[in-house]
Amino acid sequence: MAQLYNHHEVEPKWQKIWEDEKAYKTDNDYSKPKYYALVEFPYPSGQGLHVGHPRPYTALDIVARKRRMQGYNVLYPMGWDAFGLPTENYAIANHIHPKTVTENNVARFKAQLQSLGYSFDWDREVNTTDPNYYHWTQWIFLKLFNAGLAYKTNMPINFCTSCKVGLANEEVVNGKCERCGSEVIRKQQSQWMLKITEYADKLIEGLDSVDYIERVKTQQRNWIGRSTGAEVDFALTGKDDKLTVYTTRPDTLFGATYMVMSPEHPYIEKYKDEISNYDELIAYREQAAKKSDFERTELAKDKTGVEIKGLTATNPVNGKQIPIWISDYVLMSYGTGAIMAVPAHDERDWDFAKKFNLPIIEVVAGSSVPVTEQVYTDVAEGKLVNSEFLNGLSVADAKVKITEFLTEKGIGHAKTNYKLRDWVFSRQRYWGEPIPIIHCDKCGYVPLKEEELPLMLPEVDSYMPTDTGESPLAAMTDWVNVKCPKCGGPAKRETDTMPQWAGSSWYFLRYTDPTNDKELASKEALKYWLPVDWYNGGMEHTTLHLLYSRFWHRFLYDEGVVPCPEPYQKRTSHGMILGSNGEKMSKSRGNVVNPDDIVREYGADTLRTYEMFIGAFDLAASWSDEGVRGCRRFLERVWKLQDITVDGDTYSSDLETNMHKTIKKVSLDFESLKYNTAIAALMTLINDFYKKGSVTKAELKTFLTLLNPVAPHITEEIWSLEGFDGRIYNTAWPEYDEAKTVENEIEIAVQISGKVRGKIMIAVDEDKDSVITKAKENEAIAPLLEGKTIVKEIYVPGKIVNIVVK
RNA sequence: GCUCCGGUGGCGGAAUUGGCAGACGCAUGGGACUUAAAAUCCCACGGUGGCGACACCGUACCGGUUCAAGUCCGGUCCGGAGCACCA
Repeated sequence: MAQLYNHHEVEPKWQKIWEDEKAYKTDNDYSKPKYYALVEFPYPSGQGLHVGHPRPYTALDIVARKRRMQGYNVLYPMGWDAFGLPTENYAIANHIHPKTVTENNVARFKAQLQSLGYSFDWDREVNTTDPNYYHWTQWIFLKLFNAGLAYKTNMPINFCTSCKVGLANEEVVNGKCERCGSEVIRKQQSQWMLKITEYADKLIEGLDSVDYIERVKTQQRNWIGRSTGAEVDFALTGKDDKLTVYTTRPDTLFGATYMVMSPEHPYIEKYKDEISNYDELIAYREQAAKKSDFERTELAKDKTGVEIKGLTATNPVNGKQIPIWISDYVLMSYGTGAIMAVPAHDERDWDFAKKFNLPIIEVVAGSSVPVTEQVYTDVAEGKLVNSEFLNGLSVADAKVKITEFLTEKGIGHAKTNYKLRDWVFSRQRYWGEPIPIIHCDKCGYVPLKEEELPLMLPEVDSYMPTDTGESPLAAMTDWVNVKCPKCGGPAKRETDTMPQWAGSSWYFLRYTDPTNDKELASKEALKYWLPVDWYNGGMEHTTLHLLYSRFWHRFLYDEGVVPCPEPYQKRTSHGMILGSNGEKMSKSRGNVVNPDDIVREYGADTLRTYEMFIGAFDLAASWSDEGVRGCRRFLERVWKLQDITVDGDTYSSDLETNMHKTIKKVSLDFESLKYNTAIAALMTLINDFYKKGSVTKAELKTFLTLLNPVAPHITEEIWSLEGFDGRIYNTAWPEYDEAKTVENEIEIAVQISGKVRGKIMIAVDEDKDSVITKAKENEAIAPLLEGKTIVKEIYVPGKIVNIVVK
């Protein structure tokens, strides 16, 4: 009898051996085929590792381990995305340097990850807060700046009137400051921006060449939001000026019955003197300023707005004079900050027109309900009406014709627009990468020289932003006041820091050559390792992080720094792990599970197995303590296979098909995010071993090898106790014979008119006539066919027989 | 609100291109072992009716396509993720 399975001994023992043997150290042998598996590096929060972290890490650990067994040179690295707001806030509250906070958190995270037995190459660990790392983050920023892709502009930020601090959106709760409850306003602040919009088309087109799960591609495309339409000029009545609008429906131009400008539109100031209700407009603008864009565009039911008295516009195609309104659902940041409203054929315009009693004119016919009662937005069926030379055309044809007309007359032109906005790149915070720019009154923004990098984050007395909302670095006058590198005159350093997204936009490059102090990584290393073969991360990073890092990568490709245009060949996403009550885990809900407790009580292998078995990898799953115990029970059954192991270097004949089938299923499932069914197949196989009462050494070897990527410690221990050669971690992945994965004889169902009425045994390759005859002769079927007329006989090979009767 | 995703037993979930709904695990009930319990092993386990072979119903809801629908199409309801300064 084997001893009891004791994970307290087995797991630390093998973790030590793997470390001593450098089992997972990535080879620098560039002649071998490579495989780069990547998981999103964590933010080392003060709470320690969450049970959500091991889900993706285990999944790609499985892939990495399997690839090593298949002979690949595997890069599976880990690091820390350590700049960020929570650390800074903790530092402020507890008067500890954020660097110290980070060090402590990283140490804890690392110990926790190591206790889970991941095959990370810890020699390649990176940390975004390490000056040797952010040296290159700053270097990339300088490249962007020199390429004209970084610029400064005024952007609104959330500002707490009481704390005098710029706030992250997350710190604004119902329009109030999360810390003090005071009112939050939108304050204009000069900000560094990155021109990601210049890369919009490249970022859309790049998606065609990569293998991302479809919904990630869809989300990226929709986020970029490319739309084609037209810009149209409306003359301001009696003025020399024009109001330009962007519309995706130029075909409906004859139906424009009013216009709406964003409350921030510059014309309000420009024509201040002619607007009789200026004060009212300003009051409305102040109200709107309190809302985020998100709040402004939500709640379609509750439209607000004010008519501008004293200013009207002229519709360029029919000369009609129409009123101009302001409303917060029109954003200055999208299009031209003004729209033409066609209430008959646009939902928001319709709601607005109904509320303020504005005319609704039908220009696309096809609705069964009058447009005064229901908006009609169909573009496939409708035909143009009330539109002079457009009448009778389809929407698509009308779009082309009106755009030509506008272009000819010089009052408009085709225009592509994007929902994507430029990336706000400054933070008025301490704990981030300093922006390597100097402001000189004479020379403007002057970049630091490359040799001066890294620009170190200086020590400060307080991490609090200043009263004016500037970064705490602004108070460091010694650091701030410098000589202009160009003219030698007095100048000031930029005191804003970069957002956390900066460091995480290129970390996967650094892993290929993490200690290089001459370049962000050597050309050879990048050429060999890139692109990342498989990148897994949370669905919550699908739009921002993924898009930002693709943008930087594409830029670096254009600059000749990296060898390929797209950074990630394959992208998958995992679902969240929820508490046992199906809600998000949080302290306040009291449903938090600490992975340390699970490792202590059941072992790392149990935790790994459970998290892979918990459900469909891409969907959210609820934690279950009973489920964990079930997985522990499975591993104990694996352990006890030692008691029924018999000699034999081949698969026994009655299990042969089963073995080949399972190798195939597990091999394929590990590649396609179906870890739960792979484990289910292994459970089924072990049940067969026990049913039979014995397992040959050959069968055991295969079984252990298939399970090893999921549960590396216990399989390594049994491997060694059974005296098998070498280590399981560098044994070869089992092969299967396709011909041996199918039974010769199979059972199929026989239906009569679509209902299962019996089963028959057939040979896999039996022909249709023979199968149908067998079905009709079946004792359960034959009586049911008596006196009936057979209308149709269907045989789907290897699947089903259906006899349709009357 | 906008974009995307999901809804299957008591529970987590399974079901290549439409082809036997409920694999595997959990919970529960019964049995074996035990002085007893735990652990382990065996059996049952969607609902309704029937002693029973069996019959009917059943994949959120309504309708459609098909010999055949969890899967495809149209509509409705409910839940989740993201929404640009959380990471």
